[in-house]
Amino acid sequence: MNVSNSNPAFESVDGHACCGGGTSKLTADEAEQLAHHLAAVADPVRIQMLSIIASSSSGEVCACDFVGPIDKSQPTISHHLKVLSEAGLIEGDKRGRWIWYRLAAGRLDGLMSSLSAATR
Amino acid sequence: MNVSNSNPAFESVDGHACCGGGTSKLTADEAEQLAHHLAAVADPVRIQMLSIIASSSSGEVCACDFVGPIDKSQPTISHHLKVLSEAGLIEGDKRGRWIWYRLAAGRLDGLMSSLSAATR
DNA sequence: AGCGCCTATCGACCCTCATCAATATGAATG
DNA sequence: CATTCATATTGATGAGGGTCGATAGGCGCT
Repeated sequence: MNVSNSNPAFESVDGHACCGGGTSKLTADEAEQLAHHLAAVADPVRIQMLSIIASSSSGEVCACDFVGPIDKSQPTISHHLKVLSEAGLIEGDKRGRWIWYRLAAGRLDGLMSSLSAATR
Repeated sequence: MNVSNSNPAFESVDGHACCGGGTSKLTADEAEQLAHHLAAVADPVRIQMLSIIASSSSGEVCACDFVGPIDKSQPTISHHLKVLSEAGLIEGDKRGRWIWYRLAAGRLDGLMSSLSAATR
């Protein structure tokens, strides 16, 4: 057990050893924004979607290509594509009858950078 | 609109231009795991918690230090600390009456690495 | 022993969200 | 123009999770 190394800098005059200054580098609004974007990724179906797009040789994937590997109904697939799209993580091109999706360049990395900056 | 540049490599014999091979680098279970860990971070309160711990000079923060900056009740704070703890993102030391929390080294970076590996 | 403080657990409520069946939209094809 | 196919939207349902008040457990202090 590591009960040693208590920091004497936290000792206050009345002997109260904590509850001094808990300060975040994020406002509540910024935390909300970050959480909202992260929530777009924090779903097993949507992670699989990102992975499928990323592992495509052309970098693009037709919407119908998700229906096979992912065991969900077509409306559900469509719903998750919309969530990812509105979060700015993917972009879709309508070409004829089909819609081709690709990863939005740097969006995922930018999200991770924001998280990294907030916890450093 | 960019309706040009359609990839002829996707053209199949019967004229069907897609729905060929959507393959993920992740199994459904792996995606579930990743999503579960990401969900632990995808909450405004928990992001603020991580930020507060990270911005502490000693790297440790007493549990009661969250109650002030975060406008939530004590049971709610306790609940979120448990979620972060069970996700392995933070670790707590009970010292006397207080519990000191610190970031679990490399856990957040490891999570982002996993996400990065899945989408590359 | 008794009291006060910090933290965790319990129970309940409410709201968000993932899911699907049914239907609509929109584009190509005959 | 009717049909067929790909995708989106709608509406309903059920599960999960964030929130809080009340309460319990632990630890130090007198």
